[in-house]
Amino acid sequence: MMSAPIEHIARSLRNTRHAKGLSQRELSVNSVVPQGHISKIENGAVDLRVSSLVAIARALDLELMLVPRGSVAAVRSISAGAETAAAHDGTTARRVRRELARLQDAVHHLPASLSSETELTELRRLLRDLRRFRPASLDLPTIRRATQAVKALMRDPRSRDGVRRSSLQLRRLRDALAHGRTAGDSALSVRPAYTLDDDDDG
Amino acid sequence: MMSAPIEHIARSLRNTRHAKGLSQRELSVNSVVPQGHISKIENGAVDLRVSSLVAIARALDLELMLVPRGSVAAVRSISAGAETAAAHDGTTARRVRRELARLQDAVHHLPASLSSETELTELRRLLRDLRRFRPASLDLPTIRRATQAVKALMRDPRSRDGVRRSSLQLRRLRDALAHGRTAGDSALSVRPAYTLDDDDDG
DNA sequence: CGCTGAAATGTAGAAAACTATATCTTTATA
DNA sequence: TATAAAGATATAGTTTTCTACATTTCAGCG
Repeated sequence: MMSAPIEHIARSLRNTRHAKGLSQRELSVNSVVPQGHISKIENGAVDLRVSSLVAIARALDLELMLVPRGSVAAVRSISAGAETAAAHDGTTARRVRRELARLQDAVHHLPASLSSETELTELRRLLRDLRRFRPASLDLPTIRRATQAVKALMRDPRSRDGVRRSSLQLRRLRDALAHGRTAGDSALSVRPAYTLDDDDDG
Repeated sequence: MMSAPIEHIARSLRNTRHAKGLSQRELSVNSVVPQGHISKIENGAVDLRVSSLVAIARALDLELMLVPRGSVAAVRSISAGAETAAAHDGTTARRVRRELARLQDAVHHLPASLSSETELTELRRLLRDLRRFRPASLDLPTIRRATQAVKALMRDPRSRDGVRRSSLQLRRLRDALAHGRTAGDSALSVRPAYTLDDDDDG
């Protein structure tokens, strides 16, 4: 049985990873931490070292901070708002919108021979679904990868697995959003990695 | 040679400990981490485990948080402001003032036989020094402990080491403040435990 | 059902943290 | 100079992470 703080951290990491639509393997290559170990970490099965935590957090665009206890509430609200702020910040939204357009374009301009592929119908459906969400809440890199994958398919009709992988990511992104989580939503990661539910000396 | 993130964390811990006027041994008993190990940690000589970090942070009134990279700037400023706000918040200042008065009172009401003790002259001098700082910037628990120590001395003239210990803490507090650090000043701990494009000192 | 990818689990070994304990150095104060 | 406190270091032994790799379990989909 592992300590509460660590389990909380574990949850944060997993939630953030899901929100970004990454698999443990993908995260593994980005963070240079073996998949098996990530699994154990996310399950709170290990008391990981700080270097591991930092490596994974880094790959998830998170930073480890030590915050005075008196400020955690303020910090939490700020962070929660910050991502919404970033969302409101036009540039992110605009970029996402543009990338979405690019992706749709790429899909649309595929030769008929390819466009009947099941991968593409799936992708089209996802694209339509994703448009229902606020652009700023979508993860730009994920969409970019999808565009790249489709373009790659245009150049080489045999590179379908790239498209399939991207579709998977997009699907996860959609599902995460459908479950009420915002893409940047680190609400769970932003809340204190652990909470002291106990004593306070005088 | 240890990684930059860890060294940054190490610095944060040490700075906060100093700001609180604690020795490694005192922190050791509060955090249940051996003094020798704390020394290594603060020197960035070990890649400590999360449980150790949490234990020490806890003893220093810090919380470990995972913050989305986009929010760190905002979080940092908020935290920095939050503690200043806490300082401005009258209640803390008032409590400190009251506790200082209590301490002075206790010292003043000691029987002449005791009041000539060298420990007490030292304490009186410290008390005078500390009054030069803004009350809100003083660490309440440290002052409380001093008061307790003096009262204990009143009851049992033989308990002088308590007073001596408290004097030491007060002296450290004073020195820290004289060096421009605020007691609540976790500015150093508030800044990201590490920065990816690592910077210089703190 | 069979296939595929994601995640959980297992094994063995190397490396390192962590503990207890003790010593040593430095610094400051009497 | 001597004493005391703080911090840095050292040794030895225990425990654990962490890695590489393989295997297994589970879920979704054709």
